[in-house]
Amino acid sequence: MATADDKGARWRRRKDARPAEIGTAALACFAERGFAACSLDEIAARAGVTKGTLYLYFRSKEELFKEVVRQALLPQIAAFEAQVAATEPAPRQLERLIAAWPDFIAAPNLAAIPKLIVGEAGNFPELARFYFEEVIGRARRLVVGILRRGIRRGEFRKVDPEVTFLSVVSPLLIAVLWKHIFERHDAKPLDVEALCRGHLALLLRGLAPEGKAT
Amino acid sequence: MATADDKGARWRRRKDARPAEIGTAALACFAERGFAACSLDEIAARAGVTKGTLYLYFRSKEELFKEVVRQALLPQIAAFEAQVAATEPAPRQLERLIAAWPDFIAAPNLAAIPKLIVGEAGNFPELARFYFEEVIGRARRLVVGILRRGIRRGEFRKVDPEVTFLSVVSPLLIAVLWKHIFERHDAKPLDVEALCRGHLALLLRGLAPEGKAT
Amino acid sequence: MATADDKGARWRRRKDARPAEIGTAALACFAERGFAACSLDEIAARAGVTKGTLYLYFRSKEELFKEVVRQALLPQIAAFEAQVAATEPAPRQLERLIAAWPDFIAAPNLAAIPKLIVGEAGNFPELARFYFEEVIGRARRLVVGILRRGIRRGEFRKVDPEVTFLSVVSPLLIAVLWKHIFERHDAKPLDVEALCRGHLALLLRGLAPEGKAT
Amino acid sequence: MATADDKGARWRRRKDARPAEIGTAALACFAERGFAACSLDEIAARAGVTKGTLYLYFRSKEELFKEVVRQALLPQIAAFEAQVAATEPAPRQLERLIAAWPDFIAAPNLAAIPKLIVGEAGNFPELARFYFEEVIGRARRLVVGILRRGIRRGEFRKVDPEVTFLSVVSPLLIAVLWKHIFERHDAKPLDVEALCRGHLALLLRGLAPEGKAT
DNA sequence: GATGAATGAGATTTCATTCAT
DNA sequence: GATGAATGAAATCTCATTCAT
Repeated sequence: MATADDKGARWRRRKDARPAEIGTAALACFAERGFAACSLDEIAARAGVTKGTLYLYFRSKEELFKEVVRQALLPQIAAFEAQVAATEPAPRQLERLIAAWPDFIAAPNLAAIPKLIVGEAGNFPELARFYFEEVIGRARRLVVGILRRGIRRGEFRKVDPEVTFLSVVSPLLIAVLWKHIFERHDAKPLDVEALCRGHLALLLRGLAPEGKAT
Repeated sequence: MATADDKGARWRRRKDARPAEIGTAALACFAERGFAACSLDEIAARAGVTKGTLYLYFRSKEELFKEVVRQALLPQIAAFEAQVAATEPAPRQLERLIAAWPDFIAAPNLAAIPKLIVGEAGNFPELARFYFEEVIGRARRLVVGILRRGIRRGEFRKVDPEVTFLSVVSPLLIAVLWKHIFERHDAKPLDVEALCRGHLALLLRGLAPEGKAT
Repeated sequence: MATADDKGARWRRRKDARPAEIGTAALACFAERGFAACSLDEIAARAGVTKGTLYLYFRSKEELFKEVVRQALLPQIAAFEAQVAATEPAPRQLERLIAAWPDFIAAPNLAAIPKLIVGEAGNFPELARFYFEEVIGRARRLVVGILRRGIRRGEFRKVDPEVTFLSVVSPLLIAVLWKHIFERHDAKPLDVEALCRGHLALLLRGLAPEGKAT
Repeated sequence: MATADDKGARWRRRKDARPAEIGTAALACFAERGFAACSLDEIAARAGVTKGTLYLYFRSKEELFKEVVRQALLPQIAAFEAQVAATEPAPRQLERLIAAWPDFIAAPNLAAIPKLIVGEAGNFPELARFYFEEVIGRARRLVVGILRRGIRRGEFRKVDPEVTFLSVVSPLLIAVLWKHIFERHDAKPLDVEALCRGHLALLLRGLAPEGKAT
């Protein structure tokens, strides 16, 4: 009886926090070692529960993985979209976008997600699709919109917005991957602020209309 | 009959061809599903041998993985460096570099390697180190060299070459990843040629010295 | 129906009994066929569990082997030492020691351990060391002590106790090995009681001081 | 052609020596690590041939094992029997027997065979039977014969010869095992000569007829 | 006579998943 | 709600054995 009561008390205290705790632990685990190399034992231990408990909240390891990635990314997407106000000049909008990047990179587990997606896309086509539509697609619409507006208003010269999109976001993505994969092997850490400033300067000059140097 | 034939076929000697056959099969497998998710049974079946045979040529799955990645990349690095002649103007050199990219992307298994590296770097730090030093490092020296020369000669404006390096290569890398991960989910295939042209144009404008529009 | 029943049976909780069940099964298996020739499948089947379950209780086959041997021997050593009371005459002590042997030989799995040790000592030097120190060493101290005391008191003639130790215990050990290895090939079973009596008589006469026939 | 000739020459030179070379290598291997732990690759390498060659001379690993053990022991048995001349007094015969032991123990691979037999008897009942009949049986007949003769002639007191046999040979066998298994763990090496002398003295006193101290 | 590439069965070990408690 | 003992399929790796050359 006493035992049962003890257990009951502990359960009640943690009941609502459990999914979040598990999610956090799982994201950290997945981020460090990838989907396959990370065992449920490990996640459970890190979350302070037992393996069986995971199945109270997630149907399978795959579901856990997808849920965790989704829930980590969804707020980011919104924040990313909110960053841009339609009335500003297009160059200013690009600047805002790129200026927000260092904060994203600094978020400990978030920045590991692109690495995860790249690594597991082959085995989780649905996750790749989700990421493509919910993250990349929305980012692309945003950037393409900015570029179109800029071109229409004469702030940018005429470029193919769909293609230019990749030029805009690539260094940002590569910076995330670099931080997580190669930085430890390099002589000095990547200066994300400098990279963003340099990238922005390059972009704005590159996009500037004919005869109008920045 | 069939059995007898099979037994006979079992003994066809392939000593010289085997390592390459296995390597090709393994690279394809690894590229599709990653290191962990790809079983030796699968690789062996694809190479037309049995599991045990793999161990005649490679000491372990890890060794196989490393060997395969290394041998696929080393020739590429040399080709990449040979692409650039020191006497040409720097903008022309950048152009050569970027123009060579579509061929690299078209090579079926090569283009999967960056994805592999990203996905498995966490579990194979040594492979990440190898890739960083032998591939990225050499690429960086090459590009940084071009940028420095261009700046010295007044062909480029003054930028930080180390930081600009990432701006130069990021879209190329992202293009590779895109091809292998997201293209299938997109409405239309990525036009690598257009991307390269657009990226080059952007770069050259962005790097052009003050008051010198391209 | 049968299937459903099986599934039900699968879940009988045996937490406390398991290690002992597995240990018993493993010792029997190892005793019969040696460490290498005895597969985990076999041990698991004999213990009524599946292979995976073994790893809930033992980290590896080697650990299982060592644990099982240790736990089978440690109580025996104590019993062996308790057999001898220091105040008795030395010949009487030898008699006690040898008289206790038939019981040890009759213990089904215990008596197989010396065979195991001999067979696997080459591949498990640490086990050999453990056996040497914890079993043989203690036995030697005991017997040497008895011999020294007997010599000091004039109950035995002057012999080298370290060398005589082997004369005392050898027939006992050989009897164990014989029982497990050769008895089945012999015309009649080994009469351990007679052996012990004969050995004791021989010993006591052989050790008797000059001019004092027994 | 040149290649064929080279090969031919080498074959001819070694043709007759092969089985012995393989046997020696195999015995050494088996003696060191036991039957199961010793791979054919290892034996082949040690014999300077390839694995396939082993099968030209032995039908299987088991056959190789049995052959090697048999051929190592057969000459020993004869030598052992030749040691004893029927006309000598029984105590003198025992002395001869025991005095021959140190040489046997010093023979590098021979002395490992009892350990092998003990270790593998469970998996090779036939080998155990062979050893029992061809080695132990003959040894027993010999020793029992000596004891009977000694008793009949009044040189020994009345003992059960079958039982006493074990008392006679046990320390010798234990000495062999000790040398190979435990000596390395002991503070000082086993003095086989002293052991044999002590054992003989003990035996002769123990067997001496009533009232006749040695 | 000798080789050694190839096999394939079998070994140990891991781990996602289940379910009685 | 939570546990954790148990499962069993699958993974990597080894190795005795075969046989075309």
